[in-house]
Amino acid sequence: MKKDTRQVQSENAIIEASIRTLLVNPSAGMSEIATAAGVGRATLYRHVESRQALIEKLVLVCMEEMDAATAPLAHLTGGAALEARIDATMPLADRFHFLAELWTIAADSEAITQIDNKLDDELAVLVEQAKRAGQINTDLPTPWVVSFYASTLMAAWWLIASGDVEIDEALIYTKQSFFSGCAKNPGKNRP
Amino acid sequence: MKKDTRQVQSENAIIEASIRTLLVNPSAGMSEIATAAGVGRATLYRHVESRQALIEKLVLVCMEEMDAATAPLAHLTGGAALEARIDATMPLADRFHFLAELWTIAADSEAITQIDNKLDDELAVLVEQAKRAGQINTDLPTPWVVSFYASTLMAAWWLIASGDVEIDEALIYTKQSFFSGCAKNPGKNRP
DNA sequence: TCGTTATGAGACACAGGTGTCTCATACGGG
DNA sequence: CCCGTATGAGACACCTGTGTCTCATAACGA
Repeated sequence: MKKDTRQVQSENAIIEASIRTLLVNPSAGMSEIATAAGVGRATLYRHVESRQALIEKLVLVCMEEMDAATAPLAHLTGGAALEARIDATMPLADRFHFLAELWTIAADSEAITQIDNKLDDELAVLVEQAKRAGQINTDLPTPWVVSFYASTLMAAWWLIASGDVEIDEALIYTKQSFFSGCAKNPGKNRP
Repeated sequence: MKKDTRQVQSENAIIEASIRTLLVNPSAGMSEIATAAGVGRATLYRHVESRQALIEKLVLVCMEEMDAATAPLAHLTGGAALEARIDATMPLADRFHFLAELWTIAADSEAITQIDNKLDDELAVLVEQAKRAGQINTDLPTPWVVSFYASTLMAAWWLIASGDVEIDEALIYTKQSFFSGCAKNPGKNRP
């Protein structure tokens, strides 16, 4: 006895439509999402417990795609790993940049904060490797560098989302600004 | 006939309590804000037309304080002006970083987008001055630099708000990361 | 084909927030 | 001191969105 086709079909439609809809309007309600998914509101609630749960699910999907994108990079370390991560995660901007605005909703979840902390920790490890390799200024505390990394990526995501810049360009600027921004040349070119 | 003391008192209390309350809980309702201001909910509505209007007002207050803080810097240009702006605006993180989350609400307002664009334009002018002065890499498009400036400042605001770092420290990291991040040494220290 | 089962449509109750209104009260200005 | 007026408390209607439930229908699997 196989799983009913209709179930998986609805489920996929819901996920994709949620992303598509919330991308345009992050405060869209369940009705709007259900409609976008071509599904009755009741069915939406059959597949997901609540709006909160839906958003948490989307965050998890995002993180899974992140993981999938960065998994092949496990053999890299330090700055090379950071650069490869930028390459790998930038294309996800199109799908998931809206989650930044919904973060406060998902942040209540235990599971999500755990994964989030894990990602931060991984990043911190890479940063410290890069410091030891002389690629990142050791004067800058690791938490700052991690924050700086995330915010620079965010800046790029926003510019891409607003259509001001293409992904390829954004990649160049992001890498240059990030790596120069925490390189070992403090004070150079300072006004 | 002077303006009634009670009016201005309520008004001030409302503004301050709004900031204080929304800082902790950006989705706080009008009841919570009124209570925090030590004021009846009806009085709150007498002073402000709606929640929307209240938030717009807070954005305006924030921008006024920004203006006040940066006004003495009008004589500076290019990189020096940018650096001074960082110094001047960083202390406002404590009061206004919550506005980042409420931005979508205020963005509907005509007046606010106008002021916002004006600020962006001013920034763009400074960036281009800095480019001509050789302080900023001309390979980086000005919109990117402006974005990068804002996001780096945001990163600092967040770290400060989360208590992980003091303002003085954040200033150092911000300036270093920003100016190195768009300095004229592309590729240096790149992994 | 036939039973099972996911679905769609819609009604429903409910919670929470918003904005309006009234009226008695207390405070400030002249 | 007295008038005017800002205020507090609370009732009120309203809206929006949420989550539940039912029932007929249509699609699926065996």
